[in-house]
Amino acid sequence: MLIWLFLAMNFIITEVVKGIKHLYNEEVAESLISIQDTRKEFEGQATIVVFPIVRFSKKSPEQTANDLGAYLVDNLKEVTAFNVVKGFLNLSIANDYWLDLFNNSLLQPDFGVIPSNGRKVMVEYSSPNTNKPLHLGHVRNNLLGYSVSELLKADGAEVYKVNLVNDRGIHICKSMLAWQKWGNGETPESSGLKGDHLVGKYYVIFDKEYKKEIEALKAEGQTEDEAKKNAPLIKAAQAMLLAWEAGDEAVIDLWKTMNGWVYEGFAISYKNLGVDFDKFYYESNTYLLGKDTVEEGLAKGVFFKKEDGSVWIDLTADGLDQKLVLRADGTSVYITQDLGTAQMKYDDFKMNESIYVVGNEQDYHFKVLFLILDKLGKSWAKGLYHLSYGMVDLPSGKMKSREGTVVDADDLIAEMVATAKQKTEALGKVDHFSEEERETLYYNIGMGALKYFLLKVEPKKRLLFDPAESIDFQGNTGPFIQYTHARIKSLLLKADYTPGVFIDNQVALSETELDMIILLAKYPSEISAAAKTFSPASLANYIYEVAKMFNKFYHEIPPIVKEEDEQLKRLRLSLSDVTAGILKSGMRILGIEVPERM
RNA sequence: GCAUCCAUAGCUCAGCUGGAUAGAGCAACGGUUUUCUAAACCGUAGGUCAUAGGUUCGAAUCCUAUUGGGUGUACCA
Repeated sequence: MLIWLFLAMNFIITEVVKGIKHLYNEEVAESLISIQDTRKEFEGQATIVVFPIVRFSKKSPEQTANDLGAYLVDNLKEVTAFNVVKGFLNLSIANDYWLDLFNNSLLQPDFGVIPSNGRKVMVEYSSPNTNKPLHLGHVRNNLLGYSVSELLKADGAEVYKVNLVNDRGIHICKSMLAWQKWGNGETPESSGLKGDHLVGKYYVIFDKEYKKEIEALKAEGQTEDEAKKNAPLIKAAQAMLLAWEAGDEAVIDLWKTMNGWVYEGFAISYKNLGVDFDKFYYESNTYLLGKDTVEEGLAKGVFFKKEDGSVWIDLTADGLDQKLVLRADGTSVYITQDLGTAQMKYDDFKMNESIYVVGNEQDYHFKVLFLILDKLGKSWAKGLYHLSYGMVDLPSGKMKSREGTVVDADDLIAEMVATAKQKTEALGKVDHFSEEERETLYYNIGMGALKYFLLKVEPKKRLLFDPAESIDFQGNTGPFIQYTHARIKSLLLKADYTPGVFIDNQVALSETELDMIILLAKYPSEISAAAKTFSPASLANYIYEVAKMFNKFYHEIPPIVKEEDEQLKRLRLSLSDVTAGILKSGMRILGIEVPERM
């Protein structure tokens, strides 16, 4: 049961409170009264649940509902009739009221625009490693991060999108080492491979060769653990990491070159995904941060030092464990860096809130991180939020890079666009389009399908990616919504519609038209609700409802362009226009473009 | 073991602070085009909301326990 969040219905609640005072001489809070949509099978548009009021009225639910219904009809001109079903008071709201709402709200140019509220929010997302190309899991992260950012902007916040690139560490050294040994000077140019794929190729080679060495050592009688530690390749990689940290020129040069290739590759993937960032942070610059924070924690007595010199925090009182924050040799661990980076990001932007878009396997890490910052007395720690999302599963099971069962982001994008092209051509509607318009359309449809497919699922839930289903363009899909938009645009063009003229409030609304106005009017509150829970999914589902409602409307009325009654024609065209506007701006929040025709 | 998340139709998912007979899409079956784009619409069929208790006028929703699954519990990042 959808609750009426938008202010338009508040006047009823206010009157109900007055009614209770008048009828029963009891003061009740407005928060006690809830209004919800009336179910389809009953008369009316707004329903008040009277059960909570019964203890004030001291009468049966039916009697209370009847009393209140009569009071509302007498005292509110907008309420024309009521009926009572069990404890539910269904109110019929005047036609005029809906038309006024339509004219004064939905038809206004600023409808759906939520004014700036001064909130400053940072959204950190993507955060790739530079040793391999992006895969499906990253795609979910990127799309989620981008659309949450857009959602918060739409809800009136100022948003900073940042990307913390993990560009250093043993994993990069693995790619570098393998390239040195087996690369023969191969480059993206010489191989024709996208830079990130080239580097990823050597990461895989490293892993393969490393495994061979482990097997060889085990054959010589070493245990698995010994073999893993003693393999020459891993020792070489560790040596390379030390050389990197010592600033060894040759190693740094190679590192810069190979990271450069990866960045060129990522730039293409990001462009194709339609995501962007206001600022990049690099771990090569931040990995030494956090030691100041450790000192601060020691001074404040939040951290303690063990005999070996390692620094810890005891979180057992909070139901967690003891956690290491600095090694005995004074080097950092993951959380040390994150403490420092969090401080740096705050110093840079002074934001009120900071959202980390990171997979749910790091739930514990962020719980600890936020708790530590809070214990350190950081005033901004309250504004930290881990937007945790579930893994993407394949029908065959988990994605495993080592077994080659990953879905590569670039391949996936290419496949979606190719499928869009094939399906669109099969329909034969675009033969007269220009080459450029066609290509753009295929891209928008393919990406629309992919983005919508991933975003319509609640972030925290695991998501099953079935390639066959994801390229389905029927039903609850991106292309369905895109198609609805294109259809409306075509209609408005044919009908020679000009916006900006209001509707005469004498027009009688059909049931579907009334339902449409009610549904469309919820758009701003849907944005706010989605922003509040950081969930593009709820917005995606709302947009789908809007598209579905339009298609129903479109089918059940005679052709609008031939409508003789000018007022009725204008009403229907305006409804169509407002629908198109919501589809367009709503989809934009999801990062999806809607075509003018398709 | 402990922590945490998840469990709704054959499949993929909605169901928001508890509200009336639990909704969509896909798949299946049937229908709709001399009328504004059939990537559409209408209909049929499909459910012990994992299980058992509890709170409540009212529970898919809140609480407890159990079962099944994921993830974490690294001096990796």
